[in-house]
Amino acid sequence: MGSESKQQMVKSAAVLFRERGYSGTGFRDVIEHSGAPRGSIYHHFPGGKAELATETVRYAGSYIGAQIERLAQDGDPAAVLRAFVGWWRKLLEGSDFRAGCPVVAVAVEAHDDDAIVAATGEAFADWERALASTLRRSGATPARARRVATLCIAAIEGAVVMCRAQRSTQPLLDVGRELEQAIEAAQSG
Amino acid sequence: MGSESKQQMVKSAAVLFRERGYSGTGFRDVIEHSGAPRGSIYHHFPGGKAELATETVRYAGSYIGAQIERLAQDGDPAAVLRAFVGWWRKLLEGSDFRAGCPVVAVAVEAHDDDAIVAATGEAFADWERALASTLRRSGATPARARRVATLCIAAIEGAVVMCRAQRSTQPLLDVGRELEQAIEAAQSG
DNA sequence: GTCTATACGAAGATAGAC
DNA sequence: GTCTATCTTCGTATAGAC
Repeated sequence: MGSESKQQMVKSAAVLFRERGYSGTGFRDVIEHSGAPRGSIYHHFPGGKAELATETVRYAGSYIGAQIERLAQDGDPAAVLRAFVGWWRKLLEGSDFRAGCPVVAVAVEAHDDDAIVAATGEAFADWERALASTLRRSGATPARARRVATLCIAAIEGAVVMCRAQRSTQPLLDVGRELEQAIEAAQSG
Repeated sequence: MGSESKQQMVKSAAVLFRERGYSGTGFRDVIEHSGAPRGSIYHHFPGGKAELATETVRYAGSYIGAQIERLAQDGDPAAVLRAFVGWWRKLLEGSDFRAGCPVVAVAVEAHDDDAIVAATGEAFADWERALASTLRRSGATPARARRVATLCIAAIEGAVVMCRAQRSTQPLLDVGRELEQAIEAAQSG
């Protein structure tokens, strides 16, 4: 991997992106937050801010994907869902509803950079795959497993945005409850 | 209400926000896109960019809310859902996956302005109320109607983000299909 | 790998004329 | 209501020394 300060910059960018978004976060902020040296920005990221964003999305994407896979190892889909919802709930409450998903933050702003867009798309696809495999293992047909996995990711991401807007975890909890029903239906039907 | 050019600035801001986000859109862009005169910015929006954002969210929120209510007048919840999904699909395809939801765009970036956050929260609440009322009318219990309405809004908004990221309408279509099942279940159970 | 210095444009915002 | 001019800060990015 890269050096220490490069990795630290990526981690800081993820934290800042999820609160202020991509355009709302400058190199200045990333340097201050990470404690990395100013002069090393374009040494580590010759492609500038777009490269930092791409790497940040990849980092956050595989980090969250790893959470899902870890949860999926010792639990049925409903348990994975509950744990995943709990993870987001903790982030929302712990940040006083200031932090959301860094991948979503970048995805809604990246309209003109193909590499960034591709990275966000792959992150979502990763999470979906991980969730779909647990659904298949518990009896859902492959096609249904994929659709319900997409529903879960989409609904939770959407709920996180709504929670920040309404400064409440209610949307996330409501969505989690209804998604459990959908998971149950997919297993038997 | 307000003058002609003010209204035009708000409309342009909505179009630009949904592609580039809040921080990614400058007054410069809004002026150019709307054709409004430069000198009238702070006449119409004494509160500056934050005030423009708040009014833009309110405008987009009530515009989309009106779409839902209009659809709800002559259809059951499933028909409303299908039409709503079709509306987003058209926007995504028509913009080559560059445009998303302006309310979401602002919601993920507004971390420090209470008025903006409140406006995004009210927009989501409006949409949810409109959808929940159709669910109640078709047999769902009030509590379930509210939860399923939240699920629909959250899942569709999340799916729109995923569609942009993957440059495909598949997530939206998959989510729409599964949401129909959830609506059906809420009507009978 | 990291530094300083700096270029250059764009950002939001204000003042005062018309 | 709209104009121009201007202020200040900040943005990304580069050059060249160490």
